[in-house]
Amino acid sequence: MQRRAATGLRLAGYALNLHQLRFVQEAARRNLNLTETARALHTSQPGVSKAIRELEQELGVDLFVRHGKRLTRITEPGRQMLASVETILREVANLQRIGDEYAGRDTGTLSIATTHTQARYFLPGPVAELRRRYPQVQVVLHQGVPEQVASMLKSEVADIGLATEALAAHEDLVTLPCYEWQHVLVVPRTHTLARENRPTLEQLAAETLVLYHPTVTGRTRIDQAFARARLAPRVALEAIDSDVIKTYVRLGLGVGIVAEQAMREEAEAAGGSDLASVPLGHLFGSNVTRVAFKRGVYLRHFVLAFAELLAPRLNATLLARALRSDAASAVRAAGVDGAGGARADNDYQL
Amino acid sequence: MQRRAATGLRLAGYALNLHQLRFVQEAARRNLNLTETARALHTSQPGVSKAIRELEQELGVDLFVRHGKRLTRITEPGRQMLASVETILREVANLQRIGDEYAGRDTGTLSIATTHTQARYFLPGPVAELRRRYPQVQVVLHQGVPEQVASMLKSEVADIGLATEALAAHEDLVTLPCYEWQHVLVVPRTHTLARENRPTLEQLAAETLVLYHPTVTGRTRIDQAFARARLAPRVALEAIDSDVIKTYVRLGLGVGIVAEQAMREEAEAAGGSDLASVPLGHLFGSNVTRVAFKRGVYLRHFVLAFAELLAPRLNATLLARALRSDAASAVRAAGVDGAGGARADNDYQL
DNA sequence: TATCCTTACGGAATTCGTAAGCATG
DNA sequence: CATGCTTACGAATTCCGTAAGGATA
Repeated sequence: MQRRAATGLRLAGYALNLHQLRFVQEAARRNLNLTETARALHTSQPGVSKAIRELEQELGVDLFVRHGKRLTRITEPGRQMLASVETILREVANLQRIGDEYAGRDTGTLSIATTHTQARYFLPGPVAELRRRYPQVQVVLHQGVPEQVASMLKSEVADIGLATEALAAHEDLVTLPCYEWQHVLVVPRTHTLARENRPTLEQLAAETLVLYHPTVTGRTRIDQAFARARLAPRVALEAIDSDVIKTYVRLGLGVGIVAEQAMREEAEAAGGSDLASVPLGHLFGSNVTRVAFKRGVYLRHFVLAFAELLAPRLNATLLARALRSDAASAVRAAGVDGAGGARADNDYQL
Repeated sequence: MQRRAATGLRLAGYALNLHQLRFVQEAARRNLNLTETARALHTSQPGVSKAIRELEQELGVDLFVRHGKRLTRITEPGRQMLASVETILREVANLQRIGDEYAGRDTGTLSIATTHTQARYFLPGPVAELRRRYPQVQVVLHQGVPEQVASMLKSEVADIGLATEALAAHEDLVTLPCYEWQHVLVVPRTHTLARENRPTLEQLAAETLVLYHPTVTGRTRIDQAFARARLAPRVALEAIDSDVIKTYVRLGLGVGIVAEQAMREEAEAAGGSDLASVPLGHLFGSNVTRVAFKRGVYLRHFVLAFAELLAPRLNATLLARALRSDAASAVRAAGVDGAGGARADNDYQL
């Protein structure tokens, strides 16, 4: 910095560098623990500490409040600056993505974050088709509960997310409807309910049920429906995935309720299956599975192509329109007009 | 780069640095002339050249097309990347602004870009009031035609712009209505038209006119009105500013047409003035002067305060809402869906 | 006492300017 | 041949790791 001052350079405040910003971002994400931050970024802890202090000096304000030698919280300017930092680093990542897009035409990695049901029943077709069209693209599947899907999108671990819940609640994600489904009852083919067209909640409550675990998409709607009818069904077992539920239904533990996608295999099985399914949309309503992206990230063409495979309506033009706006200024604006007021539309209807 | 590769660092592609981006941006703005770019940024030309090449290597694609040793045009990836670069540098500037905002409370510079009429007749009040409230804030006034106002906003030379035309046509500016005005006829008090309430185009065409120069706001509307009526008035003189027009009207060169703001002094003069003015809104319609900001820039509180002085309706909450969205992704999106399609709303009605 | 941030220090790599080389119009 | 980009080179400076210091819970 000595020399620059001497030669009179220092292009309008660019003693700033991207490493400093990366450190600040990571520190914010990791509860202001610089040791952990340094480990995560494969660098030395003193380096992180120094870089942040220099950045603060450069900007003229502290980003973090320090209690002695410990960082305790983010200052108000720090909070506002973090929004800019997120934008900067996101756009830097976009530069790389655009570079990759034009450099190695059809090579790269498609990283998908999704829930079990989607991964098991919905995605196999689209993924296979993508692999056929873009043999050079490596597909990585990250499985988790909807909140994890959201957070993988936010940290740019995943390019595209697919889930039925939680996604629309995030400011910095853009979500679009993908397909609609309902729950179905799963019973052994010989069960009396197998011939029932529109079973009632009372009929179901008379059985022992095999349900999804409460963390799984749609379980809450089932609970609510029973609660509204003042029914308290017996639950034999709660499972994370549909295959487990089906297995226990086969064993006679009770009747199951799963997403309809999970029964499509049985429905299409040549010669029929040992399990029958009965739609339950009239009891539990219908669900919409949504595709989500992080707002502002550049989508390579194979990501767009994949979205279109998920739902033909999700073409490049529509996505471009949906992804247009930016959340960084919204976050800053929230401070100006009193916290809650600024809420950008992040759910696009078709 | 050797060493980083050796120690295994290179935090996920951040060999990138902000100087490279600044160089690229400036080169794009200066017709790909690196010599000029280097001069503008107070650095050496070989440095710029090298930095850009390194950036291209880093990103894996060329940003510029070279004919031998000369840069001729921007490549498609280059065009898309420039949008990201603009965003990055804008947010870096915002970091500085936020720092200034919190560091030196009420000090700083308010840079206003505007046209003559605004600077001369409308701004003196608000500027004086701002100086009274924020004595530490230095006010800089940049005068130009509307297109220059727009370009000063874009290059962040000015924080706020004020003009009656051209601003709304720019993607990356946000404009809001400030006040409405009409043209007025200026005649010596003794002139017969001084007692006319609603002069007609024919009456005006019978006189010799003293008008604004065609580059000045509103002149086109006057020409169009006469053209529609198939009248070709005689024009004695075309001037850039209202004071000149008034002067020549006093000299008896003809009758003048100016913006109503320019006659307010005369209307309020104690003991009357030697000039009379007659509203011409019924002939030339009304005009709306607009305030504009560059989309996405952080506005310091005294900028917001100044906007509110220009029009009380332009309060911080409204501005925060208007400034929320971002154009960078829109520019990129334009490529995806075929150039013209993506047009973000940049004019906000109250 | 264990965790965690800051300061100190030194070697290595990068940065950036000057000077020379060479292609275009 | 004038303009303008690139390559070459070397000295100053920044960078970044290790090691030691000091504060908190």
